[in-house]
Amino acid sequence: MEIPKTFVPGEVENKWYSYWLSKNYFHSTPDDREAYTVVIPPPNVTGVLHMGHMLNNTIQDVLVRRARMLGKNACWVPGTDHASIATEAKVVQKLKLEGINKTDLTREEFLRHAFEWKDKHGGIILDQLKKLGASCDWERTHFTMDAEYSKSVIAVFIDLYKKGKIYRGVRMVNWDPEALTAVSDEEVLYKEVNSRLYHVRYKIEGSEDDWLTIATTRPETILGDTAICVHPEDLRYAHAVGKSVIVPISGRIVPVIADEYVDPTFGTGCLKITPAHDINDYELGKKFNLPSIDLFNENGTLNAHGLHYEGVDRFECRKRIASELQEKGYLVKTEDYINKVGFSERTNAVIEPKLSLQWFLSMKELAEPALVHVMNDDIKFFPDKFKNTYRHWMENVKDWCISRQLWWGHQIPAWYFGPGTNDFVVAETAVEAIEILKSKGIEKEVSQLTQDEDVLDTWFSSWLWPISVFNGITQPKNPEISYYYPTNDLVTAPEIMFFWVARMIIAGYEYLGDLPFKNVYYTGIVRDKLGRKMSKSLGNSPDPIDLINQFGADGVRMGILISSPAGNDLPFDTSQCEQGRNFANKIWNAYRLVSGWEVRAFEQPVHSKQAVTWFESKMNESLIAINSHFDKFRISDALMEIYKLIWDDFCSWYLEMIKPGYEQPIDSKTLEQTTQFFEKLMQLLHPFMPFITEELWHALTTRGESDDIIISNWPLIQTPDAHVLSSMSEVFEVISGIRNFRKTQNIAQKVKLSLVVVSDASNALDAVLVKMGNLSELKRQPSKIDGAHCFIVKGIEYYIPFGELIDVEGERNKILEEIKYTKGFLAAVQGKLSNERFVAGAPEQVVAVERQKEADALQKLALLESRLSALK
RNA sequence: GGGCAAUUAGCUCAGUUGGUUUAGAGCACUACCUCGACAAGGUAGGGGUCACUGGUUCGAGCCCAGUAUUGCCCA
Repeated sequence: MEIPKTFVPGEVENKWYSYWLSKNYFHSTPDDREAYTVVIPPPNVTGVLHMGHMLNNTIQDVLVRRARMLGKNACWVPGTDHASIATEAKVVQKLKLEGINKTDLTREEFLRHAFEWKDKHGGIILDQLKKLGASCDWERTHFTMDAEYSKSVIAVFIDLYKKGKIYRGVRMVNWDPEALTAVSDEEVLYKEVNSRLYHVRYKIEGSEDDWLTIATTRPETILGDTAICVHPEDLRYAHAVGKSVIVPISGRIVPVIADEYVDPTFGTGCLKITPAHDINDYELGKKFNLPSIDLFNENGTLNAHGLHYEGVDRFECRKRIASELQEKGYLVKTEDYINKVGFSERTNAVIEPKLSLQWFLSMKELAEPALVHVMNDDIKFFPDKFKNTYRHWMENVKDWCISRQLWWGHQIPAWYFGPGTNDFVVAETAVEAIEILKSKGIEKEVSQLTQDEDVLDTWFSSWLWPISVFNGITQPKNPEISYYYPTNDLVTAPEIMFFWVARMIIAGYEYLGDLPFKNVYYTGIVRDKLGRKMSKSLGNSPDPIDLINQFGADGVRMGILISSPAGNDLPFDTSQCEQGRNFANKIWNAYRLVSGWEVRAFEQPVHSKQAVTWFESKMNESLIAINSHFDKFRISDALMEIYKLIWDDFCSWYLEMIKPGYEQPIDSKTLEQTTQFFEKLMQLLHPFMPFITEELWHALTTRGESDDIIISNWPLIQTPDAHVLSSMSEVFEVISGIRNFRKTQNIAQKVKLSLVVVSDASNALDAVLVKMGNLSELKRQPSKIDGAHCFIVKGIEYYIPFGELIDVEGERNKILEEIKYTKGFLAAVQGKLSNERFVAGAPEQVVAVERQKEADALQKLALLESRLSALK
C-alpha cells in the first residue's frame, strides 16, 4: 500500500477521537489508583474558542494525558460558566435586534429568553475543545447554573450570612445615567478629555477675609461638599485645620480636615470632599465620619440637594454654577486641564460614581489561611514570582461586593417583608423565610414577601468550582469529593488570580478545610506579532478551528506550546503551527522509511549494534530531562527536548546510522529494536501530539485489544551509559570535521574518503564513523602524514589525504583563522593564570581546569603552526 | 501616584546556590545540495562589549546600588 508523502491529519484526528470516546478512556470513576484531577477554568457558556483557551486547554491536556500514562486515575472535569454580565449583555443585544427591550419583559420572561440562548450556543466551545483533542471526562460536564450547582451557591450564601460574614452596605458603583444601571469596572472605558480646572474660594468661618481656594473639575458637586481637606504638613494651611469654611452658594458650614491623601503640589493643595460622588472622597468621608450628600437623580439631573438647580442636567448645571460662582466672586480663576474620564462601554455616557446599597462578603478572616498556604508552598505557583503579587493583594484584601443588578445569575436568597432596609430574612425559599419570620414572631404569607432583585457576582459561584463539580457542598464527604479533592493542577491566566484563584483557595479552606489544588500554572497572554493582545474587537486573533484545519490539531498544539514558558506572554504567529505541522510530517516520513524496509534474517551489522547501544542511552538521557522539565512545569522545555530527540538524534543520526543501502534489506534485530525506539518516542510525544502518535503506535505493529498509546505506560528510566554518550559525541565531532572538509573542498557526500587517526587506541564506535563519514578506510597509526587536511577533536589529530586537492589557499586561511581564535582563547586563560590572586584564591579544581585548558590550547596551537608550515 | 516583574542573537526564550572551552537552543537568515523517508528536506555557516553606570570578588550574564526602558497589578 502506498503511504502518502505527507501526514494528512484530518481523518486521523476524527478517527482516534471517536475511538477514544468509544473506549471511554476519558471517563474516570474512583478506584484504587492515585487520583489526578484537573478542573477546567470554565469558559463563558456563550463563548467561542479563542487562542487563550487554546493555550490553556492544550497545557491541561498535556498534563492530563501524561498523568494517565503514569498510571494515575486521570480526571479532567469540563464545564462552562454562566458569566452573568457578559451573557446578559449578549441576550439583551439579541433581543434588541428582535425589537424587544429588556425593560418591557418580566424577570421570568427574560430568563426564558436567556436559557433559550444558552441552550442554543452553550455547547459550542466544548465541541471545539474536542477538535483540539482535549481528553475531558465529558460525562462530568458542569454548568454553574445547573440545579445542583445553584443549590450549593445558595447554601454557601446562607451559611456565610449565618456566620455573620455577609452584610449589606453602601458602596460606590459606576452608574450609567443613560442605561440607568450600574456597570462593572470592566465596562468602564477611561479616556483623556480636555476639561477645565476651576479654582473656587471658600471663606473660613468667623474670619474677616480669610479664604481657602480649592481646584476642581466638577464645580456642580460643590453643593455636595462636606469638608475641605489639606495635607497635614502643608504649612500654608496649618492655621485652618480644625476650623470650618462656608460652602459657596449653599452656605453650609463644613470642617477643614487634614489627611496625607492630599497631594500638596496638585492644584492649590486644598481638596474639596464630596463623599457621594467620588470614590476617594468617599473613602476619606468614611475615615472622618463625614455625611454624604447625594446630588443626582438616576438620570443624571440634580435632585433637591441641588437647590435652585433641581431638575437641571449635570453638565448644564456645571456651566450655570460656574457663572454663578463668578458673579458672586467665588471663582478665582479657571485653567485648561486634561484628565481621565470614565465612559460607559455600552452607551458612551459619562459614568457617574454613585453610592448604592450592595451585599458584601467580609474577607479579612476568610483570606488568612489562603495567604498562609500559598506563602508556605502548600499550594505552589508556577512561576513563583506571582506569589508576590498574590501576597500584596491578600494582605490588603477588601470586602467583596457580591451583588449585581442583573437578572441572569443566582438570585440573592433574601426575602423582604417590609419597607425598611433591614426588613429581610435570608433563606433558601420563601416558605423557609416564612418559618424563620414566624420564629421571630412575625406572621407573613408568601405573597407578602419579595425576593431581593439582585443576583450574585459570577465569581461567587465559580469560587466553588473544584468543590461543586463533585457536589462537595450539597453532599458533604461523598465518595467523589473524597477521592478527587484536592485536585492537582490548575491552569489559568494571571489576570484572574484574585477574581478566581484566590477565592477558590478561600472557599476550599472554609468549606473542606483543605486546599483546592496543589499547583497553579499561570499561562501568559496570547499576543499577535505586534505585541497586541489577541481580541475579538481588534480582529487580530486567528480562529483556532481554522488553524486546526490548516495545520492539524497536533501541529497547532505544538505551535502554541513550543515557546510559551509559564507566566510569559506568548507572541503568537501561525508560522509556529507550520513548525508543528512540519514536525508531524518529519515523524510521518521517519515512519515511511522504517515501514518500507524489507527484513531478512542475517547478523546485525556492527555499526547498527553500536547505533542501538548509543540511542538507548541517548533516549534515557533525554527522558530524565523530560521528566524533570515536567516536574518543574517547564512544558515548552519538555517539548523541545522531545523535538530534538526525535528530529536530531533519532532521524538525523540514528536512522542514518542503521539505514540499509538502496533496496537493501535490514536485519530483523535492528528493525525490532528500532521499532521499539519508535514506540517509546511516540509515547513521550503523545501528551503533546496525541493523534499522530496514536496513529503510528498502531501502524508500527499489530496491536491487541485496548493496546492503545493513550493508556500505555510512560517509559521507565534506565541509567544511560555516560561513556557511550561521550564517545558518540566525539564521533559526531569527527563526522562534522569530515563534512566540513567536504564542504570547503566541494567534495560530494557520495565520494568516499579515507581517514587517518593519529592514535593507538581504537574507538569502539569506529564502524559508525566509517558509515556516517562515508569512509573507504579508517587507519589508526602513531605518526602524522603530509599532504593531508588535518583537524583536531579532543586533542586527537585526524588527517584526510588530499589526493589531487587544489585549494591550498582555502586550507591555509582556515588554519590561520583557527590559530587566531586559539590565540585569543589562550590569552584569556593565561590572563587568569598569571593573576597571582586567582591562583591563590580560587579552589584548586578551578585552577587545575584552567591549567588543562592552557595545555590543550598550547598543544593545538603547535599543531596548527606545523600544519601551516607544511602547506607552504 | 503605590507595588511587582523584566531587559541575553533578527524573533521567542534557556542559562539550575558566581568558576567545563572568549554565553546556548528553536525559529528566522545565508550558501551549497534530486543525497532513493521527508525541499514541510539535507549539509555547512554567519549573527550577541548578556540595557547602561558604578560596586563587591582572584573571578560577574548571575550578587549589590543607581539610571534608563518596557510590561503587569492596584489606586
